[in-house]
Amino acid sequence: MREEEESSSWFARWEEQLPSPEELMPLSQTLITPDLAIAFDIPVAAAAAPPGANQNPGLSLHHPPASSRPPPHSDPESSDLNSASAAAGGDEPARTLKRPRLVWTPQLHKRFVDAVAHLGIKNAVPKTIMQLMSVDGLTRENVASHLQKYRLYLKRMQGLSGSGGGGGGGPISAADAATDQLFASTPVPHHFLSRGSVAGPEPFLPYMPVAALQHHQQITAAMQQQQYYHQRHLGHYGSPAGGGGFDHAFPNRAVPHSGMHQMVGPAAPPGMSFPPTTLVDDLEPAKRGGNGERKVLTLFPTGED
DNA sequence: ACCGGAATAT
DNA sequence: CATATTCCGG
Repeated sequence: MREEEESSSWFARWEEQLPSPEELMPLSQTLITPDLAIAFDIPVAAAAAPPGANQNPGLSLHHPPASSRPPPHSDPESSDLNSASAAAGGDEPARTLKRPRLVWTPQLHKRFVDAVAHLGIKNAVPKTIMQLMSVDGLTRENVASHLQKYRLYLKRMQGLSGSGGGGGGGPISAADAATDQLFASTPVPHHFLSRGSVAGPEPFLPYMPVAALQHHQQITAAMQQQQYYHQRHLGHYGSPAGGGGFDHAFPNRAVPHSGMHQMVGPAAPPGMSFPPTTLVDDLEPAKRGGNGERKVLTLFPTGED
């Protein structure tokens, strides 16, 4: 039989149609474990994937210099220590490495809110949310912490809703105001407030796993002591309509020169493209002088995002 | 074991 | 000073 011949050709063709590594890149990006990347200090968002590629920096991790776990009591493994430098050795640090500070970006928070909305306040437990978010690197603690804040925010909002007179006695801490702007970026899906209504079958799109690491520039010690970024709460926040409109100010150091000859994909064919992933918004703490306006990249929920 | 809240560190 | 991480309690 000539089956052999046929097989041969078929086989050869198959080989010719080998997909380019770049094509799989966007999808396999999640294969990289965040811990590993962090441990190795690999600029995944800078070197591994070119800016042209669709990154999904929905997750930002702050990279502190070191030291963040001063054991109050004696260390069991006291032994000799200081193996901090051991990490650089090349052993398997992905096991006892401390995770960098996680920065909740509006996008990430958005995903968080979406998950909560889909699950319902009742089932909105850290674990479930975390699993639903599918954000690689996100831990239950992270979500729990944020969830807690989110709840307080909702409660706070509900509490002062309708009470116009107020004024005095409003124990609104500055912290609340700050968190407000963060949560304010995300339009509450449904009335989380109000009664506990079980979230109906919301069309929850399958979130594609996101594992992005973005290390922010090292912060100066002085900055730490003073204030990270975040100007004092503005006396009054105006509507975005006034002047601004859209501001695409992206002071990011990304966007290398045009010397990039590595565009992703074979020209992105129309019709079928990878998830917008977008969220390319880098939550860069743009230092605004006294008059700054919070970015308003929160378009309307066109039903997806 | 997990969630929920408060305390601490950065 | 604000935020995220961490610890404790139910």
